[in-house]
Amino acid sequence: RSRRGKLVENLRKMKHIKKSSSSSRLACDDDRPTAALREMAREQSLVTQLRAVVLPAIQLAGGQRAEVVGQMFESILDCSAKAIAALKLLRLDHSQVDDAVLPTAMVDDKTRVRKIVTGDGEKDGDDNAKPLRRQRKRRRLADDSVALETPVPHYDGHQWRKYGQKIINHTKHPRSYYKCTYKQEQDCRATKTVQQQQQDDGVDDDPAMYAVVYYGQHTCKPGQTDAAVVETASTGRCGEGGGEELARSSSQCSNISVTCSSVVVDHHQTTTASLESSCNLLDMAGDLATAEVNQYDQLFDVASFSPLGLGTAWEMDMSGHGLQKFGGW
DNA sequence: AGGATTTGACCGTC
DNA sequence: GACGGTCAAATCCT
Repeated sequence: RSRRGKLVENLRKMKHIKKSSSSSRLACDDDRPTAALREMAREQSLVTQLRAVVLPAIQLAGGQRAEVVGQMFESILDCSAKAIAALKLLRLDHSQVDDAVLPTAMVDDKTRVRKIVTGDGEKDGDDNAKPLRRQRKRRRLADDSVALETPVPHYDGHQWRKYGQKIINHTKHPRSYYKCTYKQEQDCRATKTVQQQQQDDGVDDDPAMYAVVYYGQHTCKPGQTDAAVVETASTGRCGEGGGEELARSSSQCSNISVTCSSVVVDHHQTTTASLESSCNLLDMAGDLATAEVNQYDQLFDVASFSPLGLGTAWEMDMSGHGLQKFGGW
């Protein structure tokens, strides 16, 4: 049937992610530091995706384990970041780097002075001047940023708040700017940018990949952010780009996030219980992930999308019975 | 109503 | 002057 075909097609896309992410350009690349950087970026992407799978599950299990595991992931990523910084020093020709994968690294100026000008402050003697705003300094080149490529830019174990979006020259997709949700409460300086990668082969069916660049270290407590991630995921907020637009543009479609056995569905409140039963099965199948639910008359299609590229298609009726798996990759 | 996102303006760097 | 990172008012969403 056509709806099944559509769902299976989505799953194929996820399979493609897995394939493409495992391809290596190392063998045919003469610039070894650059090739090594690409591999390191890929490693960072995989670790980040693994964290997105593991942390929510451990968080629900309770105890101190989640915090320990979270710190271990942080340490692994920190090691990678340092290795990348060292490799960048080895690289002679900076222009050969694929900016889409390893964008120019920048960091906040350490000497940055946030000059907050109040109404009583400096006004340069011009009473008619527009209200003065904080001075902002552009980031300078530095090596403590971490760049990676991922199909799931939002499942990284931290909670972010978007504060801007910008069209970047010669790129198809805008760049989004995020800061840590706990910037105000805990003065966490971590920020990140997310930009959808350009599809260079002209194939629209390829899954969207995103270049994510992290700046600065989180100074907020990991346990608090991890808990927030689980909470965020369970509210059904979906990711950037296509998924988000899909959820807003179609009342027939709900985007849900699965964190172990908990799930909230935006548009089908009455069927939440039955969908929970399906999600339990998804967990048993090892597909802890985001899921997409489509309603067709008296049936639901549920497609789970694992951050690691695993996909499973399910079908169930309105009562939650007759759950059947009919596809997967 | 309150929090999150959008978007035009601002501003530092190149 | 172009570019891009950030701010903050307006708007959207729940």
